[in-house]
Amino acid sequence: MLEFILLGFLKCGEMSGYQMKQCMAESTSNFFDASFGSIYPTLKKLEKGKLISMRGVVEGGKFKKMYSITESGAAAFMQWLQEPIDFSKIRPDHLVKIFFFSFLPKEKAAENIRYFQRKVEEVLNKLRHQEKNEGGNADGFMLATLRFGIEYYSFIMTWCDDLIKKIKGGEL
Amino acid sequence: MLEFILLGFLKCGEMSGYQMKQCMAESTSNFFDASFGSIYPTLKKLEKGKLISMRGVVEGGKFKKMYSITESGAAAFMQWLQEPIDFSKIRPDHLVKIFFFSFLPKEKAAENIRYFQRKVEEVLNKLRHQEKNEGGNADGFMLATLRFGIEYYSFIMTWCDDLIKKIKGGEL
DNA sequence: TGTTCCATGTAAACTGTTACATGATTAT
DNA sequence: ATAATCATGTAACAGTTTACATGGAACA
Repeated sequence: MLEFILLGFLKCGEMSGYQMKQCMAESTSNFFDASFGSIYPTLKKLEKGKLISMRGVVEGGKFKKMYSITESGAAAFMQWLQEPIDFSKIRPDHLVKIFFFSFLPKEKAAENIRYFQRKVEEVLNKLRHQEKNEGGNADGFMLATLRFGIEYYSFIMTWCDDLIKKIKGGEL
Repeated sequence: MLEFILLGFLKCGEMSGYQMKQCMAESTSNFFDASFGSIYPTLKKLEKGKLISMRGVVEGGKFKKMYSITESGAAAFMQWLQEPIDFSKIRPDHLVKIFFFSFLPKEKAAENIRYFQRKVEEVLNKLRHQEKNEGGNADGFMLATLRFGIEYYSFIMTWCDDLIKKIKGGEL
């Protein structure tokens, strides 16, 4: 996941590892964050795999490693981006791909969000069924966490609806 | 985290590792799940630490390890439960503690949920500020993920409000 | 007789954080 | 002077999943 976020950042231009960390703090940190302890090794791995390239720069006496995305790196990123959005019950992982969806054709973006919605709806229906068939095993707090799930997934559904509307309406 | 969930399950009575996995699938799996590969080693660790005790049982030709919570295990669980609910931006970790909040005095439960709300509000305000001071660096999809965060945290706030109302109203 | 469920366990791999180490520049 | 920020990196640890291995019971 981290590797693709770093590739995505580099799609906007040359950047150092330090800058990527700052970039994440300002944008993706609500749903995905990483420490230097994972960023730097990941950059080395990406460089070894020729998905990014590095040039050393001295700027204001400070040494920097400026990274750029290569052609195969861009291809790998786009391949990842256009694949179905996977749904996680315990993390808003879907936001990672959607964050970069301006790189995707509108049609494909809308299509993938719709397909994602189907997965969410499946889980939502299971939870609703669970709420109905609750035979008194769960206490009030347990039921409240179940309600949390139902309302959270419902929120995701409407958020996706709005997003698709905006895409179709040419707002995005 | 997993160790406390297992302790929490055992507060309701004797159970095998396999049963705990099933229990999780039916209750906490929306916000926390674990595989056998982490459940069994964790149970061994808890047994070694004398927080749980085991007795071997043969039932219908099948061998089972039935675990019970010890006094020090119950104490450790209650200590963990009454501590402030920690807030994670990337996972609904708060639900884990709240799931077991019927073990806490009503006053304490409400107090901890309120304190949790203050943390959520802090992050919410930061996001709102971020949305205001958005200088055009972000495109429509990036802004949509920001909005997701704002609306998600707002939802958590109202969910907590409802929960506190129910506690005060004697519904829980 | 094969498949599914019950039941436990381990090893390898993956992903990530924390804490440390280095060293320069800039602001107080 | 000294603290903060810029900038990179590594080692130890923690938590977890996946894949495998074992074996009995129930069912079709």
